Amino acid sequence: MQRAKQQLTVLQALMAADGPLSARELWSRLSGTGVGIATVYRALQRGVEEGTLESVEVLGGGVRYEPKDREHHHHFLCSICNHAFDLFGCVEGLESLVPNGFRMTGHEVVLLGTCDACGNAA
Amino acid sequence: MQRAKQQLTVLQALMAADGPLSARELWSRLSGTGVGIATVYRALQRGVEEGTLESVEVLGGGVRYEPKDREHHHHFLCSICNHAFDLFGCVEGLESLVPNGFRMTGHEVVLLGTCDACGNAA
DNA sequence: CAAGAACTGATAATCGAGTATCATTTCTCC
DNA sequence: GGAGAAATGATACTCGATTATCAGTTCTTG
Repeated sequence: MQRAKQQLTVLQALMAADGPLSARELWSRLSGTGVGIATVYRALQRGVEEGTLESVEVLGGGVRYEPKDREHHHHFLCSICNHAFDLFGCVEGLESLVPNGFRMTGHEVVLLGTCDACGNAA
Repeated sequence: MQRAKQQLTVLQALMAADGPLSARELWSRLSGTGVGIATVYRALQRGVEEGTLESVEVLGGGVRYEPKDREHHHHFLCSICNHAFDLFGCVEGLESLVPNGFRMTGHEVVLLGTCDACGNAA
């Protein structure tokens, strides 16, 4: 296999995903390419340093990574395959939840349930 | 100090909190009582088994625990003190985010920012 | 008070995520 | 092609969270 281009392989796999991926998830999608787990971590770390990637925390899966140029969005976590899917749109009424004296600078929304594939397979 | 009632001490501290606590956070609130970290974990584990406690995942703090009898609510995570506060109320428009074929069974909302105390101290 | 069960705190052991290291391999630029 | 820099994969290592272990303590029931 060719080497020295593995980081590119890693990033392309992440760009092609339909949601944020953890280092392990990403690595498992690269089985067969010979890419080592260390290279996956290196590519992710560099991507974050260079500002092209962003680390996000969904639930139950630790830190995941996604391209930073995506619009504001949230995620759907499938309880069966444990994959996080990108969603589009946002919600209303967040401000009314903030207690007096608190200052909100951001928010995260995660929907839980079963994805299309897992729901049909069940 | 009296013993054999330490688990009760642990649970009372958790009930009195204004948000979910991790095992460490809970333990640190018990400094001075002589309760060991192992007893904290035991109390939490038992509470979950017995159905009085629930483990929740907020962000950036691993697993936290809270009484299970609380109303549906969400959390505010202070980026300075890293404490999670209970919120009251919920949001609108979640259903519209769900992709076709997906089934939503639950949701999590986390607001990020600074709490009253930290915002004033800054 | 006695005996056995349950509880406790300290700490060793385990586990997984992420990082550091190192010998090789590949690339770049001449 | 050659030299040095950068990248790579395997793996050892680190670090923190959680669990297991164990000797000593406390409780319960009579």
